[in-house]
Amino acid sequence: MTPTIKDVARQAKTSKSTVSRFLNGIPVNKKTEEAIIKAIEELNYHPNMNARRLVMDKTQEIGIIVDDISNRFYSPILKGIGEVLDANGYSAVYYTWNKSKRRETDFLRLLYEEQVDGLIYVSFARRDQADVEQMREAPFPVVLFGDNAGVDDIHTVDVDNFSGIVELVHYLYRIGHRHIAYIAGPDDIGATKYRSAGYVSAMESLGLAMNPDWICTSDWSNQGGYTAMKKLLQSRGFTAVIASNDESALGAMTCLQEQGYSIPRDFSVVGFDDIDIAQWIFPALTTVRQPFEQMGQTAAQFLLDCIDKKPMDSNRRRLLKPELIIRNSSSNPN
Amino acid sequence: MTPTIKDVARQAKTSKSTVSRFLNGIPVNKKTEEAIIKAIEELNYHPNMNARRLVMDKTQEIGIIVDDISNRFYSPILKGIGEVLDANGYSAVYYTWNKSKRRETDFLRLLYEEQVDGLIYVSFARRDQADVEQMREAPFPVVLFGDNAGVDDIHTVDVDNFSGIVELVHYLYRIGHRHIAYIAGPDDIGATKYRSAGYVSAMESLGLAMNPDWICTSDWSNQGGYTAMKKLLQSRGFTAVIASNDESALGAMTCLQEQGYSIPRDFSVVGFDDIDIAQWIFPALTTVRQPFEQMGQTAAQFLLDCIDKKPMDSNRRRLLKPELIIRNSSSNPN
DNA sequence: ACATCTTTAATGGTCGGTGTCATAGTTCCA
DNA sequence: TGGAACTATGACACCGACCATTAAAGATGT
Repeated sequence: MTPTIKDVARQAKTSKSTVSRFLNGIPVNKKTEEAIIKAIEELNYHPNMNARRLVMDKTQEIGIIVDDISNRFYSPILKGIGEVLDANGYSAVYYTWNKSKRRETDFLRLLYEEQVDGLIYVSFARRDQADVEQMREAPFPVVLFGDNAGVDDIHTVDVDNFSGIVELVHYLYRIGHRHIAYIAGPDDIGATKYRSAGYVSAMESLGLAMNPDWICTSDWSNQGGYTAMKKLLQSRGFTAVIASNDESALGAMTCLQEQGYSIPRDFSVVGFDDIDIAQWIFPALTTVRQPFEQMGQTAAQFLLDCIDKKPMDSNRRRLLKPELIIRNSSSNPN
Repeated sequence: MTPTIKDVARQAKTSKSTVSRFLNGIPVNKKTEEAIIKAIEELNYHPNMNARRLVMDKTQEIGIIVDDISNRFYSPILKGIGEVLDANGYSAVYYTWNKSKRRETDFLRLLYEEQVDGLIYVSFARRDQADVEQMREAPFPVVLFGDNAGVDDIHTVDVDNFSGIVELVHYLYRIGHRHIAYIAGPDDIGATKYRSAGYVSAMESLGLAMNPDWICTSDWSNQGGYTAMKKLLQSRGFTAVIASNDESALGAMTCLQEQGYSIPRDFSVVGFDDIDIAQWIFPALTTVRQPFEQMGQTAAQFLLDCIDKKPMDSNRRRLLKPELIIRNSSSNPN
């Protein structure tokens, strides 16, 4: 039988209230303190969190729902979240998508039961407005990543997709490119909207022509980028390709290399995300870095602020600036 | 105030024991059942897990300690674990390493407090025997990955590193290579031991010479593989390089390509792990696939078996077979 | 109709903590 | 020295669920 606070009290010849007081940092008599410490040591006592949480109003626990943990972006995000939670004495319960058709709402139910103090929903996938509404109605604060699906009084953290692509276009323009193709992302993801808008806006503001044949859609997979590149190559005249994510960029590069083109001599290729192997492919990929770890930290801090009902800036959406990373897959056009 | 079982009972004009019985699947009167369902619906009632766990001996919760969540291997492992836990009605509490010098034992303490039913320790890093002993003494079963650090009555799940490398050597031999260099991993990791032993054993059994200049050590990073390759190139005569992990293989390939060599024409390069981008680099990497997701599933099932005290096979170590994946970075030598 | 058996409902104790409150013990100053 | 003020302490109710025990109601048999 695992020892309880009562056992400690008996062993230290005092009452459980005194032990409880000691455990919570309220000063007690020097001699009893020593006796308590000794008893805890001897019995290898550990307080029962479930009992504590039952009587306190806060659980010091937050829920995290991840829609697909094999997505490589999620690791640094979870790391960032973990750091902040840990530093603030919170722990996390995770729920991960599984193949079966469980829905967000199922997980929400579990989190209700868990009595968590808050929820971070980690997903960049298509977002259903009804699900987001559900989350807004939860009895605890919720922070989610990416788009807010039109629900405006929910807290979101996102990278500034728009300005990331704008930076890429400006950079390519600066080094001499005037004919820039674009591989867009899947329509149903929020980030696609912002990134494509960034492309259009930057091209227009620089007075560059946008040939419709130079714009293609990918599903953001390697294969998608490969296929899109193949289609782009049916028309000619462009000197650079912006892929709206790194995986597509990799696929596009593979396609070009298979056709015997050299990068960046024949085409400059740039991506978006800065996935970890971007610097280790050949040639190393010029891209825009998403500050994933920082995004995780921001989300966690955001949530903790909500839980503590800190006087918050009215802004419910926190956008983090991406960073242009120049490598060898881009250069002056000939 | 969140509703309790008592509120449901009052609303449904019955007693809390009846509601409890209904919640636990014990049949009750048809009419009261309907009243209870209606009351639960109306009040939006969710049972309080903390209260339930306090009185039951099992928490239906298992702890997961991850030493570095940014390691890309961990995603599929965690996914596999999650699937099995979820299918069995368990949830998970995660603790992740942070920069500060927290130790395993700190997390163990937290899990004691959490009253978890078991622990999965996800780490392939150097393992301290004392820490492993600590885990063995925990009041709940523990499963860990990789090496058992010499503690033989603890449960471990690992890939068969030895036979993975043996397969690579045999494959290279089969397609004609007789002079095979090897980039070993860091000494203090268990897998290195088995992989290097596999190389030596296979080379010997095939009667192939092992030139000491053809064996080099990397820290398993991209940079480490790059540096190791540079050193290997100081001597000549080999036609193939086995890197003991994919990241090293990538670094080695970058090094060769920078020096103007063509892969696989000049050198065949093969790796170990099958990280997700292995098929999207150019040329696509021949490697040995670790069944990470399956390893996660195995670990979780293993743990659940221990918790249920299922009549277990006496084997405390479960080894999963890796799979040879042949791609374009390897071919016949000229 | 009465006794027996079975199903359903109500009561109260319990888990391991927290927090309130009254009391006993100590200190302080008039 | 006596009363006020203050501390440290232990007794006890309580959080919200489960469950064993008891009580009541309904079904069955002779």
